[in-house]
Amino acid sequence: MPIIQNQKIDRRVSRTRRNLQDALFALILEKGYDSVTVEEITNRADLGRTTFYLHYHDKEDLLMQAVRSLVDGLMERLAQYPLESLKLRSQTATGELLLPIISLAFQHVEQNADLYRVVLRGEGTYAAVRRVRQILSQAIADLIQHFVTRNHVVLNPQVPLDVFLNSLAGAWIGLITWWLEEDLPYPPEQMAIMYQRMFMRSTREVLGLGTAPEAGEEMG
Amino acid sequence: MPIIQNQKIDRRVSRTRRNLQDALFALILEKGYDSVTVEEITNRADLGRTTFYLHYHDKEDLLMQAVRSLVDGLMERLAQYPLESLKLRSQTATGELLLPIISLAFQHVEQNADLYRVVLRGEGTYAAVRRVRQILSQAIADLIQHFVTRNHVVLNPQVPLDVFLNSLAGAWIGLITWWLEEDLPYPPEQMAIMYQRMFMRSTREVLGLGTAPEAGEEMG
DNA sequence: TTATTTCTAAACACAATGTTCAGGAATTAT
DNA sequence: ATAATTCCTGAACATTGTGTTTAGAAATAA
Repeated sequence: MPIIQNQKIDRRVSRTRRNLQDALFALILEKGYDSVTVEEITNRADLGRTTFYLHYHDKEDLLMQAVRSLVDGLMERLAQYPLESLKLRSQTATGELLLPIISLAFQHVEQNADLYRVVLRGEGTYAAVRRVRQILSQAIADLIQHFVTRNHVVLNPQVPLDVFLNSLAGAWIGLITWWLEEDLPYPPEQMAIMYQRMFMRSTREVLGLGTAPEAGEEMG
Repeated sequence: MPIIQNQKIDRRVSRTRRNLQDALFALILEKGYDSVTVEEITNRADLGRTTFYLHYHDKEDLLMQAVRSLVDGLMERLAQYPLESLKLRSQTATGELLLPIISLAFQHVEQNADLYRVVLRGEGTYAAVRRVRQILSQAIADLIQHFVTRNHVVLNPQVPLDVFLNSLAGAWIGLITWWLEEDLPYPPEQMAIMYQRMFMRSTREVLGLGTAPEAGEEMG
């Protein structure tokens, strides 16, 4: 069912939901997901406990709705990158391959820092982290696919693509986890550059992009 | 207090603890940490519910004791690698730098697959994953440190070392997560080789090890 | 064997969950 | 503004899980 946001939502409803959500995040970051009770959430949000159950079935329900919108936001963010711009040729192009999309991802993290903190702590549900990793892997895979078909490059992967994508996504997650724990000491653009600096050569090598038929050059 | 395992442990005790632990892991993997109750654990372990509280204070207490011994095991495993063997010189040495220690880590994962599955799902506590990442980062840092001092090499990192270590550890975690989810499709040694193949050049580059004073060669 | 330790079931107080209901309050529609 | 609608509220309730205490049965160690 394609739910379109036609009906105006009652002010009270959106207010209530937002307050509950904020209260939950704050409490999770304060004392951990498990020990947060529904009553604490509603107290913090200045609402009756009954009201909670009017909107959500669970503590987890509330969290999952927030996570879902986060994840949707990340996907949209990554999807909005114009893949057509990847007409560049092998070497330099491969170096630049990851930068823009990674940059978008880091920006998204900065804009939703608290929620990412909660998700990456695995609070509530493992499904969330897993989903984030999947999304990033998929986005990178799409990017590579587009690049390959557009430039008629031959892929000669040194390790299974799955292995590489999951490692790369894992590296990203490890990096943003550190970044969030250190309270964002660098701007997202610089984080993206560092990520690129660390892994661009790996990417090029592991994918075997050095052996493009037309370019015909060896690496180095 | 230096607890030495002098006193023999009553058979019933070790049996009980092992059964409770196994029951918890099985149940977590079946239905997720949160929804597992103490009664379910003791039923599965064929023990009275009271017995549980004779040994552990909590569901979390039980899990944490298991995690602690896992983590200790990993540390021991990594520490037992003879760092003195790192007398090799720059290029080739850097390439081989990570392989043995990473191989040990993959073997440890294989031998404790179920527990790693539980930990990496972030079930129960985020502290565990965090701890694993820290341990790996530290182990790699130690390794690099030893290598640098022993070979009088100059380090010229292209990104902050923290950033690099956390990314590398994240990549490893992403990789073993995939590996466990896919039910260990490759042997640990091969996983280590793939890891090395993906990241050895990054490591060398990012650390700036190409510019060793004695060797004096450029990369490539 | 005897002495010790461990397991057990039953009972208990307590905390949190999730639901129902009637009426009061805020918001929207007319 | 007034009416109609929707939402919030507190109180009460059954239910489930927690963590503790007891006295006695059972396994293990000496």
